[in-house]
Amino acid sequence: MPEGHTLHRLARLHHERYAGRPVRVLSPQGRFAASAALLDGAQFERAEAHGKHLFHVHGPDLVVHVHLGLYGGFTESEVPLEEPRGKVRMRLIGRTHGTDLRGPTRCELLTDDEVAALRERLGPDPLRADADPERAWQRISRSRTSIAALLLDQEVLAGAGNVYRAEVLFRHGVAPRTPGRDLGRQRWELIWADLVELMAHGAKIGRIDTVRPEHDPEVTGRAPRQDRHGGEVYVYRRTGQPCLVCATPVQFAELSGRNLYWCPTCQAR
DNA sequence: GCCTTATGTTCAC
DNA sequence: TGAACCTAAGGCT
Repeated sequence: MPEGHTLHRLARLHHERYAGRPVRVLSPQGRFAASAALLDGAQFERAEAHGKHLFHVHGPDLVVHVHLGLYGGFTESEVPLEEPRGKVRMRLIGRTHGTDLRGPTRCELLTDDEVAALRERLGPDPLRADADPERAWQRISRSRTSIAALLLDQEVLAGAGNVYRAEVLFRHGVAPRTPGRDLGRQRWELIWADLVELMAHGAKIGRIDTVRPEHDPEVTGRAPRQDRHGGEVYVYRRTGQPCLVCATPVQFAELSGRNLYWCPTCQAR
């Protein structure tokens, strides 16, 4: 679940639930207990996301930074809440709803300076209005590293994960191992614009859908399919299955420890 | 029920 | 490059 669109969706939800009112902050598991005690009962000012990082601003130098990692997650329910199930790192309780956080890679209290330093290291986020895609292009256009690896580098581009990487490269017919410096500025601008649109759509509907209407299996007559991540995709996790456009079997390889999927025919460039 | 896997990152070697 | 982090779902028996 946790690519950038998920975190932006959570930021919106948490903002709607808690912003502008006092909130209870607990750590039933204990690992966040000391920080939770400092926040408990104070105002929740706002929530925002940058890439895959989520920030709960409770006040000056009182910012909870959450990174879900591979399998962290939030669950929500209405008050009154039941006893925590499993290891709940952080529990927020507002007027109408409560939110539990389990299994995050990071859940920590940061000062404003620490947040600024962290965000300084992140590349532009397609889901943020203040993003500057030129900054990413400066890195990409000077790099011999593959565009596939660069798209996952959060210092180059913040928020894209393995699904968006595979899908956006497919949609633009780009071979994953193309060096960044060979991508071309125009193609980069198209990829960025596409990420802005795809990820905004993902944040809105809560899943990753990347297949254009004309390639929808329902329309083309191919058997309908849905990956277990819940959306409709061209190549992600479709190893060996026919490409939705040209029927070539989808290829798989491991690249820097991450799973990579592509169509060797559609992505020959 | 047990095993594998995962949309991620950091750290040790 | 590999392990660790530590959760849930899916596939298998």
